Amino acid sequence: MSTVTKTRFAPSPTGFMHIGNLRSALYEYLIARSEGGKFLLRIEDTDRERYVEGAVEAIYRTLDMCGLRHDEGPDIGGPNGPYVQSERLHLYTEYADKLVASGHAYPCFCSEERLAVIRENEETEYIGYDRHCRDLDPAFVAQRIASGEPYVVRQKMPLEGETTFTDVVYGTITVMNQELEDQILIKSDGYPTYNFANVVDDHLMEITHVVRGSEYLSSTPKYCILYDAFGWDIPKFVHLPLIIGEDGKKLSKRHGSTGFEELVADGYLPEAIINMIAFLGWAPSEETREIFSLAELETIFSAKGINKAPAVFAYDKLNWMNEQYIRRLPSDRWRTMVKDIADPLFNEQPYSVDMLARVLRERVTKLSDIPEMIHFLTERLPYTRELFYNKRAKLDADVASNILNELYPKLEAVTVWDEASLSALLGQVCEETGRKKGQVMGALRVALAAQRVTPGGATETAMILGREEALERLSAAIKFLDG
RNA sequence: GGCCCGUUGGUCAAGUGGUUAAGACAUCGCCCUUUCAAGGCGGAGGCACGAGUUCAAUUCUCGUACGGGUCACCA
Repeated sequence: MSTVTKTRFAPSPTGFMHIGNLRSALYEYLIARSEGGKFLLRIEDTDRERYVEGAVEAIYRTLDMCGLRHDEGPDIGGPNGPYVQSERLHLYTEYADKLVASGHAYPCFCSEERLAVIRENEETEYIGYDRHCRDLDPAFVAQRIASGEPYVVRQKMPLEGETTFTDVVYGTITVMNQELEDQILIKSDGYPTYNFANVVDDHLMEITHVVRGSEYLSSTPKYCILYDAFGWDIPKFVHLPLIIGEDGKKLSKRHGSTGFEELVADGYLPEAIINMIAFLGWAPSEETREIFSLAELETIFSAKGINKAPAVFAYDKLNWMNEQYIRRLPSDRWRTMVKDIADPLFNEQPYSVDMLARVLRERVTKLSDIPEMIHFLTERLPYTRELFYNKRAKLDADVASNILNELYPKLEAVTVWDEASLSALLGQVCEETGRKKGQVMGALRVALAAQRVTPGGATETAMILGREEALERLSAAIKFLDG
């Protein structure tokens, strides 16, 4: 076995990239990187019925967006290719033949109908399949195969004894061999099952750490028997606790977005998603910090810190993580994000992207919140007198009318419409009139926004809107209050 | 149901045979304040239960309960 740590991400192209899959990919990547090893990508497309067009592309896109670079894979090749299982069919039949020859597997001719019947009456002596074809006469078998009769290849499980293996996360696990079914290795269509292909490929590709979801824990003994039958070294197993929804059930559609690209479309940053799932079922023991970049995770990650219990995927925490990442984004990148979303909404209307980005930065949870938050800027909302009422600032429609009337000519006189002059002017007004800042600012802000709650205050809103629009809105507000 | 696995506040979690049992999210309060946020400070809230081992168990063992996984020609 190779001494260099090597892990693999082996998704099947059956749909979008689920958060659980991405978490597996992340841990596989981190285990490899943290030990200076290799990380490879393998496509497990042995189920032709569940194949989904475009799923492979989604896998590449996701890995790329998350920064999970692989060292070997279908797109970049490598020493152990091909990396797509449907291109390795001859290997599986070759290895299955060896198993049959050595007495570790056997052809089975049972029809699906017969299997269904067995499943119905639970009186069988064995677990699952009743081993009907396990000891057929070899000559008879050869004859039936020659005649073209369809068959599958099944693993011949030991009838007694027990199998023990050690998992990095779950420790030592032992099961009675009687509990193991003679599982199918090669399907009647000639394709291998996952149960067979994963063993052959992981060995051939020199995978040292088999990392996967804990749903595979119970079939791992069968894989161990397979490795033994071939005389292969058994790799280290790292089974990951499941990710579940807030109701304790397996994470699914009804819990919200569970696909990576779906979350991105919802306005979550890939970096935040990665950080979030890294901390689902794992935590560094030395530090209490929870914001880590992928590069930082690569150095601090250790399989030792992986928990055994299923973890709930909490959107609350994801939201917080996303806010943290938004705040840490380089200004120009954040500005571009805001601009891309705001431009089409403002359309021809001029506005200050810089001020908008600044104001939004501390207030946005996810990008998709933005349109609603800035709607009042692109649309003049109707005023109501109640809007101007604010108990704490001792403000109401009448007071607001006075303030705005005083303010209008002064604002109109402002030639340089920038933050410094605006706040200087407004501060001066407060001083001269003896009014509370909250009163003046509040009146102006509501006049500009026609909305009680806004991202940013009066001066910021005036800046975003620009001189012309701001003055027009102010004048409209006065007209409303006085009319 | 059989087999396997798990159980530290609502959630993610650190940790130990003797600790005031970290920290984060959420929640509540206060401060700050140009609304709302952000930020700062503080509060409430926990070792599932029962035995056993031990001078001492959250920590070790066994049961119970609860939860999850798995029992496919799917992965």
